Amino acid sequence: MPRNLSDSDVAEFRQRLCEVAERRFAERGADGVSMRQLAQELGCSATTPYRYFADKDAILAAVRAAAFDRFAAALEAARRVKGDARAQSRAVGEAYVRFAFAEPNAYRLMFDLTQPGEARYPELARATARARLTMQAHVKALVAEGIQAGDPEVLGYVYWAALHGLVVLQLAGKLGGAPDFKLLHDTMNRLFARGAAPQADAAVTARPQRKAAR
Amino acid sequence: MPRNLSDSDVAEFRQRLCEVAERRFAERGADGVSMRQLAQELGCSATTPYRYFADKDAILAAVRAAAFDRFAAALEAARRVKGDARAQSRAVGEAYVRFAFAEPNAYRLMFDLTQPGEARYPELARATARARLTMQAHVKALVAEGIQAGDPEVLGYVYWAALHGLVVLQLAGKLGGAPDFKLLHDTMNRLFARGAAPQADAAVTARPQRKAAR
DNA sequence: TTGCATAATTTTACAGTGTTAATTTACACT
DNA sequence: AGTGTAAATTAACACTGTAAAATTATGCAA
Repeated sequence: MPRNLSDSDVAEFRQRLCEVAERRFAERGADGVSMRQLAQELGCSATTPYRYFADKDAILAAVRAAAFDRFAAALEAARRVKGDARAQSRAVGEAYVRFAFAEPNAYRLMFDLTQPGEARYPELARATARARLTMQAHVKALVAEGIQAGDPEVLGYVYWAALHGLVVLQLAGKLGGAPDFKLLHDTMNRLFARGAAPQADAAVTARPQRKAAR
Repeated sequence: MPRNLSDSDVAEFRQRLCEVAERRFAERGADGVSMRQLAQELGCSATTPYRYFADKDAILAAVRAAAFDRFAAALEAARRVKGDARAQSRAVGEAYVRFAFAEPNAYRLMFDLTQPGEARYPELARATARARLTMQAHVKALVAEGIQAGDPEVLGYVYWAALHGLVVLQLAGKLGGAPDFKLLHDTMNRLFARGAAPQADAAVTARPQRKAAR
C-alpha cells in the first residue's frame, strides 16, 4: 500500500471495480448485488470501494457510462461501413439492435427508467451524449444527400425513439405474441423511409396545416 | 376479527393495500418503500400483508396490474369519441401521452424493464393484454376504412413501440436537448400517416422487394 | 355463560443491506 | 529506527424482507 495512491492506481481500481460491477449488475440488477458481494469478488473489504466511489449509486452511474461508451463505439463502428448514407443508416440501425440483443442487461441498465437522471454524474451525461450524437449523425447525412426531407434533429430523435421503443418492448417481453422482431423493425424502417421521402409537397416536419377541404 | 375472512373482506384489504402501495411505489419506487412503511400507513403490523399477498413482489404485480387497467380504461374511453377512424386514432394517441405524463410514475412502474415478466402473475398478464388490445384496435379500424394499408397487427405493434419509445425517452430525461415533445409526436404521426398511406404500389408491410431499377 | 378450537394478527427473531466511525495496517520520510 | 498518516479493515448502526413463535379475538358447542 503506497502512502499516496497514484492517479493510475485509482483509475485501475475503479476500472476493475466497474468491470465486476457491470457483469453482476447486468446479471441480477443493481439492487440484486450487494457491496459485500462485489468486495468479495474484488478480494477487498466491503468498505474499500468507498475510497474510490462516493456510494453505490456512483458505481452504478460509472457502470452505465461505460455501457453507453461501448454502445456508442459499436454505433460509430457501424457508421464507418462504406456506402451511401442509406447504407450507413441501415448499418447503424442494425448495430443498435445487435447491441441491444447481445447485451440486453447492459441495455436495460442504460435506459432503466427508475434510475435517476444523469444530472448528478457528468461522466454518464458525457457518455449518453456521445451515443446520442452518433445516433443522430447518420440522419443528418440522409437529409444532406437528399434521401430524406425534414429537420434532421427532429427526425433523428423520432427514429431513435421508435427503435428504442421496439427494443424495450421486446426486452420487456411485451411483444410476446407479436410477429417476429425483424418484421417489425423492417416495417418501421419502411414506414419512415416512405414517410420522410422528399416529395413535391411540404416537408413532413413542417407544422401541421389546416386542410383546405375534407 | 371474524373467524373466517369473507371474500369481500379479503378483497377490501387487498384493494386498500394496493391503493397505498401504488401511491408510495410511484413516488419513490418499489425498492424505496418498505413493508413497515406500508404497514404503518395501513395501521397494521408489518407482517399482516403477508396474509393477503405472497410477498412484496406480488404486491408490486397487483399494483402494476391496477395501473395497466386504469391505462387501458383511459385508452378505451378515448376510442369512444365520435368521428372516423382517423379521429379515434388521434384521440387514442393523445390519451396515451396524456396518461403517461399525468402519471409518469405509474407509467414507469408499468413498463419498468427491471421487473420480472408477467409470467408469474396472471392478473398482470390480463391487464397488460387488455391495454395492448385497445392500443391495437384503432389501427385495425384505420386499415378497415382504407385510411392505411398493411397488416393491422404489425402496424399496431410498430405504432405502439414508437410512441412508447418517445414517451420513455422523455421520462428518462434523454430528450433534454430535443425540440418539444409535441413536435416530435406530431412528426412521428405524420411520418406514419404518409408511410402507411395506401398507394398504387405494394403495401408497406409486404416483404421488401428488389427494386426494378435504381 | 363459559370454554375451546383456531383464524387473524402481532411480536420476535434472523440474515442481510448500505454506509459511517473507530481501529488497525503498512508505507514514505526524517 | 521511529513516526505521521493514507489506506484498508473491522465494528457498529439503522434498516430491509420475511419466517416462526406468541398472542389476540372470534364463532360455536356445552
